[in-house]
Amino acid sequence: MIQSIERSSAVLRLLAAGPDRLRVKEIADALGLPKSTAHGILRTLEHVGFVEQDPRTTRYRLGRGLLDLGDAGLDVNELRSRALDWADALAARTVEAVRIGVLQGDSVRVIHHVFRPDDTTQAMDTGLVVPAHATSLGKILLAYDVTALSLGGLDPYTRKTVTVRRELARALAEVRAQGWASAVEEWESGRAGIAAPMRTFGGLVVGAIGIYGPVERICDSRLRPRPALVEQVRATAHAISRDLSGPRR
Amino acid sequence: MIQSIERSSAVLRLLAAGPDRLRVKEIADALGLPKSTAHGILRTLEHVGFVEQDPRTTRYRLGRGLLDLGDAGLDVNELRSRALDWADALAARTVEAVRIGVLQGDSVRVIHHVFRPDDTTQAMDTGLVVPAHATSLGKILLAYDVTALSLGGLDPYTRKTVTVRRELARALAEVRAQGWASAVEEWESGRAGIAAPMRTFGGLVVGAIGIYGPVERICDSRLRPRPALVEQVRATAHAISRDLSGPRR
DNA sequence: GACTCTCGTGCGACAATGTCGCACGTTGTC
DNA sequence: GACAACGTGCGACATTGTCGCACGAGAGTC
Repeated sequence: MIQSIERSSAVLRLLAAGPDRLRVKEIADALGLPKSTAHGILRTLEHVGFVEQDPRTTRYRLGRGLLDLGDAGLDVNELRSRALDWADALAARTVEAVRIGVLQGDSVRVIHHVFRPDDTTQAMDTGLVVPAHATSLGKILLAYDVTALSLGGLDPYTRKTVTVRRELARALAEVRAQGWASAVEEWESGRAGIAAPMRTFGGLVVGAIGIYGPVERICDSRLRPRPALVEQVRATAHAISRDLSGPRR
Repeated sequence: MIQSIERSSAVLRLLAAGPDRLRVKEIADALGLPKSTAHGILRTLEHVGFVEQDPRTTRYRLGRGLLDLGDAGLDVNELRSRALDWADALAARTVEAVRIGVLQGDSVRVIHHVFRPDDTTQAMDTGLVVPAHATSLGKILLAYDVTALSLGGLDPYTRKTVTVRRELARALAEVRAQGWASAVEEWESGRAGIAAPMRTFGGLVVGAIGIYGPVERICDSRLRPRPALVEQVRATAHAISRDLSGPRR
């Protein structure tokens, strides 16, 4: 049994039982814990949105996160604004177009899009909905989402599109193993993408970020994603994840 | 930030987001955790009632404990049945009457009572409601309950009853520090009690158990609770706490 | 119906992590 | 205005949680 989780549940029960907000000292005394330990638990619980601290009275009460456990506490807009600067930087470094997507039903909704720096003739992709099983963004989101793979028919878009469910499952397992995904000419011929997951507290995946462009620039001569680009995408995703797991508000 | 708590929140969110029950593997993969780690977290969460595992499908879903955070997941009857055997043993070893109480409003409700082994002329105390500030059971419950000390007037019952709120607060702090409480002729003259807290997961106090009897047997010549008896009560309370934190159902 | 594969579970060793004690700065109280 | 009590942060230690591996069982498949 994990001690800190047991203690957390006790704290939550205490807050639920108590009529009004509680002080750190009260909680610590009630549970027989040092102030410091109780404080650490409370900080974490606040961090994940299960409790909230009234900044004026410094007292703690139950947080909204308990009520709406559904989302990770951050909506699409917040995710977008958080990832915005990072996406720009990624586009600048890789000189490729950057997309950020979240899962919406069985498909991927592109919630942010950065043009490739030196290319002016591009369409605005924000708001676009793309298939999940044929894009790198989608593979990431499917790989880490448990509701996934309940999707309907795997429509083919090119000759390289994965349409066999078993094959897709194996691909997703590989994505999980290596921590990033690619899709080479599986959605549009001549185009390829590399993507990585953006995570919140505890590793929960809330979105995907990736680059997208002509095969000849994304991949090497053997049509394998260039390691340098993969590393850029991964590093950016990691940075955003750290940001998302960081201070709220 | 405490890692395991963050992960727990991610697990809970995952379960809340997913439409149906989830497998260990799915959760582990979604969060990028080893199966074993995810399993440990799930075991603990099940332990505290935040998730439940369908014994047939072995899948996990959100538990009732999240909904009714109010009580510790165990009602008075369960607490009673859990502590029953221990109470008998305590009575046998100390040769004193044993009482188990829970907080009910500002008072203590005695939910279980064991007669003193060699005494036949005793009244049945189960169901009795006694004042909190003048009994050892009550002091324990007040010391560890955060809603406490909001109680009304501190009625005096004997000359030794603590009626000054400040004095009571200091007494409760001492109770917390030493982990047990006593009340010597504060409720009924000639009678004294020694009590200790019964705890669940994380240290949450759910009740008090103690012995009660004539001063001359409970205390030494200086009216101090006999250390041997204190140790017996504490040991029993600890044993019950271990039991309560053990396997559910 | 037997096989194979995948999953849930348990154990042990390691090291990372959470815990604890102490001290600071501030707030609320007498 | 002075005191006390609280919330907060830091660091060292040791406990605790994590990870890898292996067993056994169940379901799906041929």
